[in-house]
Amino acid sequence: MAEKNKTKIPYEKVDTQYYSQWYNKVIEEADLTDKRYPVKGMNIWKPYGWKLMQNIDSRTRKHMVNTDHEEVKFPLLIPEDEFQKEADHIKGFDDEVYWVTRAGRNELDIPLLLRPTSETAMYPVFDLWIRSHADLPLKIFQMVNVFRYETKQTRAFTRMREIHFFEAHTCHETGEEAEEQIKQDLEIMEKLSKKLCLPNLELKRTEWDKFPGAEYTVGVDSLLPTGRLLQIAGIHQYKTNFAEAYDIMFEDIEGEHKYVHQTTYGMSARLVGAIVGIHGDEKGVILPPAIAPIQVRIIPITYGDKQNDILEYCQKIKEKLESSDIRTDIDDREDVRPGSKFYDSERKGIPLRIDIGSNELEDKTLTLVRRDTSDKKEYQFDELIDKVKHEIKDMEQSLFENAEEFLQENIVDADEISEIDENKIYRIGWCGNRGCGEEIEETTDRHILGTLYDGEQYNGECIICGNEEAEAAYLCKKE
RNA sequence: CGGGAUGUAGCGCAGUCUGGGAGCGCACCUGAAUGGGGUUCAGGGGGUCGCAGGUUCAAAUCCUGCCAUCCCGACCA
Repeated sequence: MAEKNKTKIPYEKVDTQYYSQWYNKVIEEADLTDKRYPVKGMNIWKPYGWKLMQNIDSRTRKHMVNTDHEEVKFPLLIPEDEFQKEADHIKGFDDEVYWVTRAGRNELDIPLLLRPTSETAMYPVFDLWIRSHADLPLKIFQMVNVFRYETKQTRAFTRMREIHFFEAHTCHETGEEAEEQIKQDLEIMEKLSKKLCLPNLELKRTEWDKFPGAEYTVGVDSLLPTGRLLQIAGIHQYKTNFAEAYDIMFEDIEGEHKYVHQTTYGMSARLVGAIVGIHGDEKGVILPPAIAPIQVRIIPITYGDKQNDILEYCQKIKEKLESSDIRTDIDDREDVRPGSKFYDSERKGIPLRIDIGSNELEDKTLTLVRRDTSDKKEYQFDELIDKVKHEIKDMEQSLFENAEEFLQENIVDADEISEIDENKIYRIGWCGNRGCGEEIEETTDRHILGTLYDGEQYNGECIICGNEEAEAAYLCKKE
């Protein structure tokens, strides 16, 4: 028995150091990423991990296309002068851009930067694309890598210097239309969260925490087992801030020239980090069925004289599942014992496993095992599709609900600063003034993530100044 | 970007203090037996000791610089 080399790091929910060890171990064992690339904050997507990311992207893409967005791909490099047109935006990103200043041995006339996000790449072109109200709304998105030179403490998927990024950009005739767009983005986010099993809070960020250049920002935050919030999406209302800087105007129906109203919606590989962190256990990662590269793995238990019959039976099951669009594979490696295959399937987070040995072959049954609960059930072959579909649905729901419960359990009300001492989300009263806000952040060493986008009733008073007109603000450490 | 720790075979580590032979476990390869929860035995392959300088007759070991990883801050999606 090779006890000591097994994954035995328990799923520790509080200690960040332990969490970090566990996280790094399971993402490696699940074959999602290789972090040994010799540039800080830039990792390799391994085939299995990349399939997972692409499955997430496909879902996102589908939602975007269904809501009349079109996919584009802008260049990676942005000229310095275009980057510098919106003052707040530059201030927000200036310290973290990578510069390209040389080509071969020659200095470039105009330094180029690697996009940290694509506003400044796209908006000069929007000015060319948009002439009249007939060109609006303009709704596009792209999935690209962006670069941000920030934070010494990088982490796979959640804090990278090269980020796999989704960004949707829209232009509208009116502020109302732009507001509608934000509501639509949040609806998409909700649908996506269900499938990714990532319950979250949609919080309108504070003035000092909004996206650089935005009028306001809605952050979408999920709670990690460590009790820290991880932002998994950002939805921004730009109003005409960028339009004014980039001169993006249209002629309306009366012949008047007006600035467009803009929004953006961004997500990243953080979704993967959140899934790993929130759903993983002591055996490794657990992938939500909707996006798992392999949804069902069949494990033949072949020995003795029935090997071929068993393999044939497995193949039959695989074909039947695939005809119902269920992603399936067979672990038919020889010389690897079933026990190892079980562990392998678990480490990769494959939602469902089907064990087929001589018993199942004889009785025309199958043994179905769930990754999240380890429940093992025996079914008739005829029930295959129904049962697998049912378990997939049930697992999806149960992953989401468990995470939702964890999130809700960890939101606690605090009336006094002194009550704020655990790794939880605190709901506090806040008058909305920056002075009080900053005092809250400084004394508690936490961030105000904002107030619920949908709003909520709150009867308490500001935790600092006692003003009775306070709103409920959410306070937590950020990942 | 400030503080701390670490870097030796694919992974996990010993060896570094006190300079002289590069080792252990797992994984991998070959063979046989085994086979429903990480099989066993036998044999075998694999390392620029993170990188670059320096000290020395001699450097994994001592010194300097850099790179990367992990932790605590600051910053961010």
